[in-house]
Amino acid sequence: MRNLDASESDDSDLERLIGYNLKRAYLVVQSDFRDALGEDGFSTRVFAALSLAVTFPQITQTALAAKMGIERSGLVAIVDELERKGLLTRMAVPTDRRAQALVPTPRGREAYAIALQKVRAHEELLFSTFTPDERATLLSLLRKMRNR
Amino acid sequence: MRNLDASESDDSDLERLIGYNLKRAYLVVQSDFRDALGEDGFSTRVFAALSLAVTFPQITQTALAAKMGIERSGLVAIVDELERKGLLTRMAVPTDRRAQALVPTPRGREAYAIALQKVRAHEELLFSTFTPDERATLLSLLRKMRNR
DNA sequence: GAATAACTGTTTACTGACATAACAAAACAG
DNA sequence: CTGTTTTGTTATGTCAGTAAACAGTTATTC
Repeated sequence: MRNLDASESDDSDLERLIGYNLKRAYLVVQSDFRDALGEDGFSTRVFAALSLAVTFPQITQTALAAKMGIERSGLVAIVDELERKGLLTRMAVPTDRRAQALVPTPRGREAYAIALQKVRAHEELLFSTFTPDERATLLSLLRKMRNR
Repeated sequence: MRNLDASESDDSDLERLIGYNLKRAYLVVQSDFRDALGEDGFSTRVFAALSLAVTFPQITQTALAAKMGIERSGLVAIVDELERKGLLTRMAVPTDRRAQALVPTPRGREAYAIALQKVRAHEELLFSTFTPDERATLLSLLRKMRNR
């Protein structure tokens, strides 16, 4: 999807809504993200899960789901995929036999480092026309939105 | 989904990526949008289609799909829904018998006006902690993202 | 200490929002 | 007229997510 249009920048009701522009902008990055990570790359959600598992090793699945803002049930397939690829392991937690601690494997950490580099390069390209100030502003405004 | 968390505002790799924050922010508005429009309200895409049909009456389906950035095939169900609800009609185009001109009905215009008010109120609430300047900045940065 | 409640990870079934491919009818190009 | 392109449409598939139910485990309450 080439996401042309918008060059017209029509002044319709729709184009004046932040929500609509947010959605369109999101679709742009989503699609670019896939291209950036290549054929066998991670989807955004799998990348996010791996990122958090690396940052918070031994995080529990429930905690990870909460951090990602998704349901526990939805996380299962994501962790399955990462485990199948040998990037993550589900480890028993001694103090609570219900829980699974997620521990990235060395290969997982490595794959994450590479993917992170690609993602950063992708953002660098995507925001090449943005000044550092604009990027920081955008980031902080988006963060502000997330806090309700 | 209560979208809590983020209060922690962890300084992980992920939280520093614009793309990730964009996604999370988008999910917030999407979910709020649904709440704002109520049980039998429009989905975002149906609202967008109706909005553009009202703004550009007699627009063709192909043109509308292009404006929305989706495939023609995907638009069919959206127009079906609007037509079924009596808010829009597919009218024959004299000069091209393949094309369908989309024309909002009076009820469609009315329903749109009401929905637009709700959507604006929803955004007003969602951005109540934002200054007018911040809103304008966010809007223009998002627009800038969409142009490439 | 037994009963009850709550929590963890999981499966299954469902939804919404798209894309792709193929198609008939119509329009257009040479 | 013949071949190509375009329009709307159907059928099919994918991807990201929710909701409900469940077994096993832990916490709470009486």
